[in-house]
Amino acid sequence: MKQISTRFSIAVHILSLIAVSSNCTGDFIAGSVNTNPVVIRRIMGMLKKAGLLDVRAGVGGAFLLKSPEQITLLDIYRAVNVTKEDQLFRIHDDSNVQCPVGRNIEWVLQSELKEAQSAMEQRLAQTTLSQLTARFK
Amino acid sequence: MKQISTRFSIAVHILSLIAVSSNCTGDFIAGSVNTNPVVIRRIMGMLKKAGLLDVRAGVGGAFLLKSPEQITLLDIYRAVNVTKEDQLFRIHDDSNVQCPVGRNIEWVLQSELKEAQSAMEQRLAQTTLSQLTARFK
DNA sequence: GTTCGTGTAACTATAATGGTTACAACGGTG
DNA sequence: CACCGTTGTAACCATTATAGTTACACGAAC
Repeated sequence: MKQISTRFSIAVHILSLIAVSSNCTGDFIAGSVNTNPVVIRRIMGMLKKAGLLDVRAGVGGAFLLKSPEQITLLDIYRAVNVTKEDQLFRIHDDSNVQCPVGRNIEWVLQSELKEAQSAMEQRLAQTTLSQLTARFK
Repeated sequence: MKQISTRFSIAVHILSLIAVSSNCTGDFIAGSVNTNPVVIRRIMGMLKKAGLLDVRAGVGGAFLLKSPEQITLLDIYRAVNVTKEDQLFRIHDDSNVQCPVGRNIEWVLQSELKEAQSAMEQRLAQTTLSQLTARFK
């Protein structure tokens, strides 16, 4: 990865729209995001699986399952599966155990990078959907 | 990106080896990392361009240009170019400006995600190479 | 039963990753 | 000077992720 997928930013966009006006259809959201409706439906499927929203079958239109105050950017980030196994950093895992560095690098980095990842995630957890929608006036 | 490239963790491995024993050759490092020497040379080229190490041409062997106390994980992270234009998060950038959400989402997310990225980077900046090598006993 | 919206499958083009072979250039050593 | 190990790149490849597209079955209201 050069960058974290736009699935995350689009997911925030989707939830913001629904928070502002309930019962948006996927096609309407696709118009605001300016992309293909299938892309929106796929992401909405992930948000649905994460328990953040639900969709009225047949008739269409989505609504939040939690209030915007209770949805954080971290919830959304986790929902759209932008990192593999929740590990932001990939660490090479076949080092030569004969070497003192090779023998220890993996777990040393594992613990160190977990801290950095956690710092980011905790910052995401501080921002709620309602804080964002307040800025869309 | 599903994950940040192993270039970063391999770069830390490389610099750790050089910090422990100066004048490592690329091939020796490749043996410790357990990968192809060209992969190592490519990453060493980036570290060289970033001013972290230099290599004795012809004879071979690398040495640090800064002391391990002065090299942070953030320096290494930046050196290996694992994110595009130093933006960890990619944000969809073609939203419909007719929509109040679409009109504002980009810069609102830009500023918010910059904070999260920064939180991670500042955590990386707190760890030095010397702190890591101390754990390779 | 028509119609609009949803949920998926399948396919595509593009890009990043990580490994590989090949080879020119460099600089001590014999 | 010739040799030889090392470095620096170029070129190529398989694999994976992304993001878009078409197609179509299904649901529910009208």
